[in-house]
Amino acid sequence: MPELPEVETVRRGVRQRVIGQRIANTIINERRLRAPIDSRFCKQTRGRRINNLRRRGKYLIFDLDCGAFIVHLGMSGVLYFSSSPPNRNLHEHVGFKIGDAFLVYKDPRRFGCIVFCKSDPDSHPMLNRLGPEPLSAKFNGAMLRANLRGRATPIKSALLDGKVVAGIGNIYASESLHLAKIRPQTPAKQLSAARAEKLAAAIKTVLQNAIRAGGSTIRDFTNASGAPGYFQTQWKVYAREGEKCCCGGTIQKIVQTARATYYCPRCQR
DNA sequence: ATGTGACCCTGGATGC
DNA sequence: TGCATCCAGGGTCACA
Repeated sequence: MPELPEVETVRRGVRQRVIGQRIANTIINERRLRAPIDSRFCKQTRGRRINNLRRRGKYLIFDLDCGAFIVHLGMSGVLYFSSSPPNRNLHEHVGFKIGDAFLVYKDPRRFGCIVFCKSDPDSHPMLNRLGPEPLSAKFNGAMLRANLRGRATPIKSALLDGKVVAGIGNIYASESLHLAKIRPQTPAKQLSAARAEKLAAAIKTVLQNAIRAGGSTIRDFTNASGAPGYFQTQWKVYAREGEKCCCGGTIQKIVQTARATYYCPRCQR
């Protein structure tokens, strides 16, 4: 499941094959996602032209010539092209017929969602409270620190809150804190201006490197062409409990708000 | 308002 | 081999 780099990898792979194309048909095998797909969704998307494919945090936004729809990949979602219609036995819940191929939405755990918006998807409740895009120019230490103000929760937990910064998930939260040499238990509001600046820069670096590697492939994440990502080979701490950190320390695993956190107690202070 | 845990669901890994 | 248990990239909700 995809965090920002995986969603961006999907977007880049799908984008050139959908922009300017029409959805000849929309096939739904399974409506029961995080929220059920609306019964009008086929009709709302059939025959529509895709004008743009954008990303906001972990959400993909398909702008149509009439309306738009938002796709979230949840924990296990993927979007890829297939020559065959979606197969319900493979958890391929939705297929968009585009040209001779099908853009298929597959999500075994069904934690994702697909929502049609008549107008302005950015004002949809799923998107309108999201914090800044971490790769945007305006995201910096000052903005991060402002969004952490008054929050006693550990910095790691705060980074998973999309209102603080959009698109950071469990892997990249641990990796960013490691690069910034910040201990994940640090109360968010205690981050100094200098450390907030360091963390904002680390977040950008980690996400950009992950996108460059095509994201991280844990189980079955692939890009739109079916190729895996390779960033998991660059993880410094995530899923490396007991291994040596590059500083010589030993990587530890702790649990914070029911999610695993990996860090090095020697270089992260 | 903020923080925490439960929950939604399936499949893969692990251990007995 | 078979079964039970645990764990997983996310987001929302109820409750303290």
